[in-house]
Amino acid sequence: MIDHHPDAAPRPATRPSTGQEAGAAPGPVARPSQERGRRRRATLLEAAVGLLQEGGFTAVTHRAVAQRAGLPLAATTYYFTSRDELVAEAFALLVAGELHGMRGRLEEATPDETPEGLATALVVAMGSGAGPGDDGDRLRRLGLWQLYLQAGRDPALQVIARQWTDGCDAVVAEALRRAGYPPGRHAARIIGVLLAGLWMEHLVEGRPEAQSEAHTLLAQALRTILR
Amino acid sequence: MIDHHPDAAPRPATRPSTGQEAGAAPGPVARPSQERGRRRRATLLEAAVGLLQEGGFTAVTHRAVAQRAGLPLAATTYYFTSRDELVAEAFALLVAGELHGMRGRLEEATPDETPEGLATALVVAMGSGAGPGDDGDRLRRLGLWQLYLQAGRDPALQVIARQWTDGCDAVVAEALRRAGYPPGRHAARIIGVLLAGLWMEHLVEGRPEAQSEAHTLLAQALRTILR
DNA sequence: CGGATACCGGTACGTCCGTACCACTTTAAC
DNA sequence: GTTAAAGTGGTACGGACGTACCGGTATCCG
Repeated sequence: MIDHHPDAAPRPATRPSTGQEAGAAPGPVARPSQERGRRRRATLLEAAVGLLQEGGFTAVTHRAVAQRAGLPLAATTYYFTSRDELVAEAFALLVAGELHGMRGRLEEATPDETPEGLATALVVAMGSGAGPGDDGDRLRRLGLWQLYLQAGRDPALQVIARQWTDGCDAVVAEALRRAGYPPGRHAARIIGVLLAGLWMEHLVEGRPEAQSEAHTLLAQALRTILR
Repeated sequence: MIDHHPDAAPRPATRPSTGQEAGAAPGPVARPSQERGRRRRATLLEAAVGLLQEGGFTAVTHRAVAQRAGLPLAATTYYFTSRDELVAEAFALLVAGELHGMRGRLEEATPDETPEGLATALVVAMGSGAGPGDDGDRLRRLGLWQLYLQAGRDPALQVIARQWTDGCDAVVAEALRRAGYPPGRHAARIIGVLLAGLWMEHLVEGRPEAQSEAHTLLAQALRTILR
């Protein structure tokens, strides 16, 4: 949050005030009553998610969102009280979508019980399913993690960040259970942190051997941690 | 990098050009020849590091750096060709300092050979030594990780990000060696990723039990992974 | 079918940004 | 000491930002 308009905008009274007194401003609308309004709001949110992925946190500006959604600038201030609210909702949407994708990829991976098989499934769930050469996808996923870190400075985002971590852990625990591993108290957590760390490192550093290294390390951890 | 001035600024020729032709502009100076210039440059860099820690990546602006350093705005453009260069150098400095601090804390921790002892030493090395209630310190360390993620979008920062990862792994490997653990091929890497992941999660989510959980998980991993 | 209300969108303000400019002062070389 | 180079700093420009304003239009309820 770059604070233009630091605090308590002075309301410079640009116009001579042609009237309009004694009415509370209608203000932005979080839940539009009409169908079209709801669709417009969703379109804006979708555009914000896309910008978040492509350009990161700072790319989500009112103007960019409006342009991407094919809507006028004022629509963004009509449906969202502030940029922060827009970003927070986009973050929540992104987290939900990513968790859903992970869960889906893990369920269709049908892992066997060997550490190698489960490690493969986890690496696949981590990736998007796109080929290893897809650099655009690597960049797109950075947005999620950038916002995750931003959550460290913004309590409104922090609650979503915790949902992200908890969701990832749950997905990993479920995968371990389905693969027939005993429900160890710490095992799922260790594997989850390991998976997230390796994933993020891959997204940031882009080393070509990252995927295979992740597979090796996960398999090793599964082999030893789970007796 | 919010791209104001997207590319190839049109040079609007604001003044009627009073002369000044046929001379390559003196331009910014990366390595000042005079002592005072060197100190001023270092002061600016120091200010940039501080801003990076306190406000994150977007807080490092020419004006903020200059003000914090007690220098005029033009000093920042004199010693650094662009904001990106300023940020990159500050990132490198931050990484070097953090690695140095980690190494120092680990060396004086004199870990015993038990997994619990080493886990304690690692958690201490991760933290700054400040008490658990020091929230300002938590925020300050976020800057490093935010920049680390930004490196995923900027090749100039990416090389520094790799140095950060490699440095952390080396520190962990050294700690394992000093504690008498056998130099396993993957062990240090697993512990390093685990440590970094838990650390980052703690910084972002701020859960009160994060430190003790990190200790538990690290000890468990050390106990099982290393036979 | 008429009025209230939700929605729309063009436009504007003030702020902050990166960076350039250029007259001025200090330093160092001869 | 003179002079070229290095350093200094006040100021300016163009652009992008968040957000407010407000006349106009569509939709819904009665």
